[in-house]
Amino acid sequence: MTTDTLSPVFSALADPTRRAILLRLMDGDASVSELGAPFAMSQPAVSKHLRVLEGAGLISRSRVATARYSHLEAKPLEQANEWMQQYKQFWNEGFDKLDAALADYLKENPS
Amino acid sequence: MTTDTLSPVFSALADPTRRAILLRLMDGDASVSELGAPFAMSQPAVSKHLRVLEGAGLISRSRVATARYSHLEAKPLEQANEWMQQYKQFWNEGFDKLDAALADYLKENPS
DNA sequence: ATACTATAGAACCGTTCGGTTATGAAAACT
DNA sequence: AGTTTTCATAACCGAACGGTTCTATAGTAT
Repeated sequence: MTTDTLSPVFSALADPTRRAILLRLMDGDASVSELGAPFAMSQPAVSKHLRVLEGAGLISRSRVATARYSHLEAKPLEQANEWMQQYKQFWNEGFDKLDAALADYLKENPS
Repeated sequence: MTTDTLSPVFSALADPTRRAILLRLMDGDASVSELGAPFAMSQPAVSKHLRVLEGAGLISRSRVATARYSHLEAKPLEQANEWMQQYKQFWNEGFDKLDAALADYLKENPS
């Protein structure tokens, strides 16, 4: 069993609200109410999103008085990033084709 | 309106079968039955996965005789990658902390 | 024309998702 | 001690997901 760790990460990233929360956390740790403020949704909905992010390892949480602070954890993002880097060659391919076209052009039209 | 294009991409990547299909497509275009062969699932299930990938722009499709060939399209992967690059600084942070800890250690234990 | 091959589409099913409202718990304030 | 603030949990709901089976379609081959 390979205990798929990437799926929950991509799944968490699939929601725009959660992506926005992660971006917000780049500016520093924040409480549930702070994180939820920009969104037109109930507090439990925000809590649910945070639980998903925590489940994917994308955030860790700690208590400060009554508040629960979320902290960005970037390792899963790094793993997901590494997975995608496999395709780097493919999104350079476009440029390669352009280069080839340019080479052909120069061959027929010597400068 | 921002017409969220990242969500369908991450959503498509959240399934291990679909990620495997994308990896397979790095070796070249392939028919539905070829793509489905490694998996213990019905043909319509594979077709569904391909539709999801196509909907996210991750593959394009063409007909050759009765077969339908899938072709890897890396631009959405690149976009998703770009989104994640925002966090690059964060997954270097760990090393920074390690470096700091090492510096502290060396200060107290001069070599 | 007939039959076969490769794939898509429709209908269905149980589970998960993203949201809601209502309620409970823990720490802080007075 | 009682109230307020901050958050979590539970129960519910409709929609989407990942799979199935059964059927239809479009080319190929005979």
